[in-house]
Amino acid sequence: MQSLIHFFNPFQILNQEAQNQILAISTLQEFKKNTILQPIGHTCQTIYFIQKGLARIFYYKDGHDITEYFAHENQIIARVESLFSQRPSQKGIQILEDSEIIAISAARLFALYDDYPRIERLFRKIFEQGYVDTVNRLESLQFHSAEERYHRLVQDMPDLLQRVPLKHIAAYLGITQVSLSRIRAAVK
Amino acid sequence: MQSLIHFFNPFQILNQEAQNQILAISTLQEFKKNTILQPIGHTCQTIYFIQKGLARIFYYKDGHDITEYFAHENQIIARVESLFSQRPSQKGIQILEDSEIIAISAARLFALYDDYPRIERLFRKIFEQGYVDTVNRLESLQFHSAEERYHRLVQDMPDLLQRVPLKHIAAYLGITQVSLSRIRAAVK
DNA sequence: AGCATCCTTTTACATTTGTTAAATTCACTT
DNA sequence: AAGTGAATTTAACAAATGTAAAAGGATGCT
Repeated sequence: MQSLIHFFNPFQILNQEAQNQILAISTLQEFKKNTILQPIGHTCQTIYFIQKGLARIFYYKDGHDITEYFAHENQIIARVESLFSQRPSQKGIQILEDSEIIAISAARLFALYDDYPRIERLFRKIFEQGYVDTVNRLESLQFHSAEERYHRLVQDMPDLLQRVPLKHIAAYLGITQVSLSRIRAAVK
Repeated sequence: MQSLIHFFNPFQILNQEAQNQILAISTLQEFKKNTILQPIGHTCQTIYFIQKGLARIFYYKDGHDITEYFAHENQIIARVESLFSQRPSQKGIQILEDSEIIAISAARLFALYDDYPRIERLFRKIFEQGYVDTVNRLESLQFHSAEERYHRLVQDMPDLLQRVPLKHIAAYLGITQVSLSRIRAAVK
């Protein structure tokens, strides 16, 4: 699970003991495509790190399947609104490709915070980065056109287009599949 | 500046010494309506707590003035994408009413984190809450109609309508002023 | 009070996006 | 290879939102 430590390093260097403590509450698991990693309605008790593969956070709005977030290799995925409040989430996590995932127990992680301030700091910084990414995404949805958002996504995550059904991409961009098709047709 | 301590309590109780340390790096200031508290292009070095009054985070997109965020009494306001990265922000903060504001030095606060883990924890929790609020707002922009977003805003911050020009409300909702006018006319 | 400025609404028209349904393409299984 | 179902595109029309300009209202200043 060295990939996880590599992911940590730019945020916060941990000594060996702190590293071991985190590894002790983490397990590497494999999941098949389309597995529901966390169902809608459950409270988030696990933070996931994607070593290999792809996953998404999704929910239902008026019967439509909405993708709120994609995460790929070397990214964290968690439903923060449930993780931080420990209340049930209206969102779920689905695996989109056969994946290798490191699962970190949230309860045991939070318990480590008292004895290992560096671990608390590490995750503070990780989630600060997530916060910043979300603010930037908010700005994108607030004042970029659907076409701008699409082109920006192509730049930021070019491989996503090959790996994910377009219906999920459309929902992520906040538009319909038909609208996305039109945007793609206009470019050719 | 007791209002600040009251704001902290639900997140994390601090002992007297930690409270004093924060108060020592905080100053209460008054600002007139329309003051630019932090200009566009500057790096965030201060976290603001609004004791009384109203402020917004704004930026310019294609010459249009966009409001990204409103904050009123007993709320924190800061451009987190600059605060956490210490890079210049393309956003500014403007005072919208004559206000009393407690300014907390970010550099001195971060310096306190090493000696006072409870202070680090306090602000970790404060910003986790901000993160959650932003995720919820993202969801709102991604899949609620402009009309739904307007009605939700009226519910969540009813006094905002009386206190802020509608042009700022419209920009905050991600629509034009004309479009907001239409939505308001339809309800009557 | 009068003037100037800003804010808000309204109108007319253009553009974008949504909706529904059908047609086409693609992937997978047998 | 054929068949099934999912994914994607296309078409036609409806609805929502944007743009630009004009008209009213409100507010503040002198």
